[in-house]
Amino acid sequence: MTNEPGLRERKKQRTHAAISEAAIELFLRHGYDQVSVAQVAEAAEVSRRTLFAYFPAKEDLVVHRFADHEAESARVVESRAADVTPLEALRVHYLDALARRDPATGLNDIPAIVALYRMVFETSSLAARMHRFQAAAEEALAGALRETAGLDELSARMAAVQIQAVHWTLTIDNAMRLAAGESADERYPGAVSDTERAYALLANGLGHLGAPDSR
Amino acid sequence: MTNEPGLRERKKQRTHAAISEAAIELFLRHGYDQVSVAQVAEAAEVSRRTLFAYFPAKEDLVVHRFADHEAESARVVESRAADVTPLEALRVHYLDALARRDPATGLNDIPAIVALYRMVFETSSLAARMHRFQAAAEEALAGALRETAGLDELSARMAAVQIQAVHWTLTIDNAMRLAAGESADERYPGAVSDTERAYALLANGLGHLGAPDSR
DNA sequence: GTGCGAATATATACCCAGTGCAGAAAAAGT
DNA sequence: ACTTTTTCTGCACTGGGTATATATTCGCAC
Repeated sequence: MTNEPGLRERKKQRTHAAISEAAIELFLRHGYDQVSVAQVAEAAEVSRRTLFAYFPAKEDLVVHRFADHEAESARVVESRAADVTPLEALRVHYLDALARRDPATGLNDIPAIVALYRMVFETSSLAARMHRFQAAAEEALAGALRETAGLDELSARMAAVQIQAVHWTLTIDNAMRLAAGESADERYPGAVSDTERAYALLANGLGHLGAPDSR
Repeated sequence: MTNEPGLRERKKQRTHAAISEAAIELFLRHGYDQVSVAQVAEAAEVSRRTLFAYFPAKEDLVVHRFADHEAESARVVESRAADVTPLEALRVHYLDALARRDPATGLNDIPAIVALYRMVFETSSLAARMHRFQAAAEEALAGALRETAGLDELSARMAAVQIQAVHWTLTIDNAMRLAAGESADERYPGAVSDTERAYALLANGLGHLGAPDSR
């Protein structure tokens, strides 16, 4: 049951970690575009070819650290209590993540994390890769809405893309502010109220916005 | 007044067009990834270096054809009548574009256009590039909402990302169906009703979705 | 522990996208 | 016709990513 990993497996994990750490260290120090994969491979003491066996592309050296959150929204919707709407469950979960300073909200000011986020947003190829994660998250969330909230295909997809777009925008906004020097604690109240306002818009719609003044 | 373009200018335009056409022709015939820029340059009878003077990257050979629509939503919002909400103006405009079989809605079944859309969606680097246009469109729309609808920064951004996400999803859905063989006329009624339902969701919000059965 | 098969690592040599540079070609102005 | 300025081209180079063939290393049996 202990299921001993075996030397081969352990070595693979160590190599994976060594490459990833060498990459992040070099990227944060010199900039993503200024560091070649050859340099990363050398720092990690592996061949260039081996590096590509572990990470299919240079971008993955960075974005693999974000990969686990793909299905998070879907999980929240699926595991919500019976008397809670999907949107309400997501709102509570996001607020809780803010309170926990979950990096996935952008509201974590550990320097290494701030620098990582800044790098991702400033490097267009990395940002593009993040968008592909977004697409996966959208699909998972749409599936969860279809199956646990009884939504038809179209409504589920539309709801999912709106929710993901809003989450992403909130998260970027937090990360940008921290990158500009604000501390997580300073930003926290604003992040909460922005989240509440954004969810209110999601819940109540945009229909009333920009209506002609009724004076 | 006639402002004669001059030989130089005319030649540039012809070269630009020749490169673009050669590229599209080869890409559609053999696939985007199967054709190198060297082959495109050869077909257009220009040097590789000249090709890159006209198109900064290989992807631009394709996506420059979509570049004009970046600010369309923003324009619609800005030029709406005084008694019309932004969302209503956008809805009317999108429905009109559907009726006109505007390629920007995905609802145009001219074979070359269908094939082009299919290629863009199937080629991840092209799809990524399209997402960057989306980002530009979002920013423009957010600006228009701020300035002509009196929205605060946060509401404008949230509304813009939601609207763009919905537009994009509707458009992709149409294009995918046409790529699968449906004709534009067959798809039209469904496209209209999907658009109406999507805009209803945008206008009225997602708050009521997935609420526990009230029986 | 010896030896064998499978997995993994490496070196080498490619392809392709994109850039810098120096000089040829060609259009524009005189 | 001559000069200036812009554009085009060839060449060489960087860097990401891949194919192939060979060398290492681990796991496992005996």
